[in-house]
Amino acid sequence: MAITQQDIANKLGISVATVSRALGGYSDIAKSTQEHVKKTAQEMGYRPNVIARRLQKQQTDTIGFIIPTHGPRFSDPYFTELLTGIGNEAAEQDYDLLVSTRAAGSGEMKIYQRMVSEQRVDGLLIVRTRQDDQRIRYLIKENFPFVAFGRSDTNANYPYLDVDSQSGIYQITQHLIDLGHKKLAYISAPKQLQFAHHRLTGYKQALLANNIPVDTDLIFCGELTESSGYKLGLKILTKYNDVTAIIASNDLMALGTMKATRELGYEIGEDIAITGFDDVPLATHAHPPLTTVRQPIYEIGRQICRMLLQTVNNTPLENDQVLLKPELIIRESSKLSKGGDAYS
Amino acid sequence: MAITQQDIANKLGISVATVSRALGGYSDIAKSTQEHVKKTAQEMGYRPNVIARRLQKQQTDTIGFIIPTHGPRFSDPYFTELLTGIGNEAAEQDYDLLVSTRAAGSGEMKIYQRMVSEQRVDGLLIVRTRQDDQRIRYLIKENFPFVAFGRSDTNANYPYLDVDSQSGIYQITQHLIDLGHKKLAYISAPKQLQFAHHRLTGYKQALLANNIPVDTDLIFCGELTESSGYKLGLKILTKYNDVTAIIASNDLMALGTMKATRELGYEIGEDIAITGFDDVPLATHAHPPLTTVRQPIYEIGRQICRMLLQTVNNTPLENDQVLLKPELIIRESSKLSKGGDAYS
DNA sequence: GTGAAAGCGCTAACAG
DNA sequence: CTGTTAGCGCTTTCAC
Repeated sequence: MAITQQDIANKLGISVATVSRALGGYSDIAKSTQEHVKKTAQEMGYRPNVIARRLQKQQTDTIGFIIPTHGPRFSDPYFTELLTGIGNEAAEQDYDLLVSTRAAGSGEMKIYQRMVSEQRVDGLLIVRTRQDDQRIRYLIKENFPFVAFGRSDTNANYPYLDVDSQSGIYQITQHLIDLGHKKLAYISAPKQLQFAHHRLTGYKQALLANNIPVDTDLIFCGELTESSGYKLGLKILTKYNDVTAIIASNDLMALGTMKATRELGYEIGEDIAITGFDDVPLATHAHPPLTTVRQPIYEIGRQICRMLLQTVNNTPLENDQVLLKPELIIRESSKLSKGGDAYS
Repeated sequence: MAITQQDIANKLGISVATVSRALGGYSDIAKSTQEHVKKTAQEMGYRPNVIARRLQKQQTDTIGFIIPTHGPRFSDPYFTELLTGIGNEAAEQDYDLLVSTRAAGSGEMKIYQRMVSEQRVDGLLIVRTRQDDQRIRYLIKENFPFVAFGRSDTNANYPYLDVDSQSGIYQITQHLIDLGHKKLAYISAPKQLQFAHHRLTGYKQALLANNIPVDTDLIFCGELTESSGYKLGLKILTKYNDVTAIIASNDLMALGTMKATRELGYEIGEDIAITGFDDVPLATHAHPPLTTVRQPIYEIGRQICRMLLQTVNNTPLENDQVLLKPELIIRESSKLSKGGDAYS
């Protein structure tokens, strides 16, 4: 069995209380005892039992992160990077990270309730916020610490960090218009996601600002996966042969759209411009390299984790609603429109 | 504060022990009391405190998974899918999943020690096994339950599941040779990884079986990332212009190599064949679609998790060293060699 | 400075 | 069938 404080106390002929104090680095203890205890603990190979400590302290030093997956072949590189950011920050602050993978919808709330009411974690991280987000409503009702990556239409104040997607898509749309594109199709994210609306708004605003009427027939809704982008790409290009640009709401869909575009015999960047959002590493290595909007995913992971740990530790956040400006990354998947008259 | 069993006991004028038994579904309890207690618990909104239970039972009902990342921009779609498999299986069996993200090497063993000796988890999942794997040596020494995804040269018996990479690469190499390729370059995984050796062996064996001498100049070592594949692709094709096929040890590197190949003006599948390993969803959507070896990643995640949970619960494994046969997936990135004489 | 004692919330012997 | 008691390993008053 593992060595306990009791074992050390017995060996040294002192009380557990003293051992605890010595190890805990309290001030009201003789320097000599402290050193003695520490040395013996070390020699005996003592390691604290975190469960016991948690029960006593009534806190878990653990945060939870529930990943909303979409099916078994869920493999968004975006999430690995986000997870790495969260995990590294948590580790640095000596927190454990509990991860759940759950298909959004299917019994998702059960997991949240379990985390909260069975006191498995001290705080939660929420991602892929939805327009009406019952997770957020629930956590607010329970007064449970959390930080969200993303806003929501929930009528309440809560700490979040978000990327200004609207600005991102506005920039990318403007960029395409500047290149001479006039018929720009748009592939949205599922409409229940909050960012789907911000991005769509960015698209519409850019069109209007350039006196291009918004044609709702050119707005499609995807699932954020490659195959979804692929299917919609085929649909768009076979149905509307005057479309010269397709704006996808994330890189994965853009990659799928590229495949469709090529299969139909179009030259990407020449005949049809395609853009994404996120700037996952694969965007650079795609053929052609993908014009996209960069989100500093790893840093976002670190920051939302940092915000949550501050919240959990009752340190007030200097800024609890952060909006980051994303950066437009222009690559070869968007070039001058063939039929374009940008310089005419 | 949260409702405890004590609260229920007080309200009902019975003892906590009875409450515990009623809730725990023990047999030696009156049906009537049981129902009464359950109903009251429900009404009062009682939820068990898992920490207290863990301390008493001396088990955490939690398993650990330490992801060996390589830097901040770690974004291998492979891992998301694996994690989803592990997470879903753990959830179904009512286990929590503790995830750590740690750069391999940098203080990695500290995390393992922490998990084990501070009793944070009941068992561990190890991935990306290494030829000489100190994690495995450590866990065996500590007699701590674990299951590895991958073999290792460690002289010891331990439960693992692995994919027969050697066979996979053999098949893919043979396939390329059948297409007429004679100069096949190979991009290996980092040599400390155990599978790097199996795969390399598969490559060499296939060459020898076809009387093609192994040219060590054509064997390169990558980092399993797109950019690593890209750099090596450039190097290989500029230095050896008689190479007609490049076999990469994973899909990400193959994708990077594709980019390099195209930049140098070669037609993939026509001038140069390129192959990967894993069959991540992006392999299908690459241009051209990537010939690769499929690993059932999600299912592997589920299965290693299942094996671990059995181990943790002292249920003997019927088969504790599983080797899966991977499947060759032929797509357009490998075609008849231009200079080939397959049918001559 | 140190020890004794209580208690975090739960489960598990052992009586009765 | 149910209550009493003890205890998981630790932290934290409160005395001395």
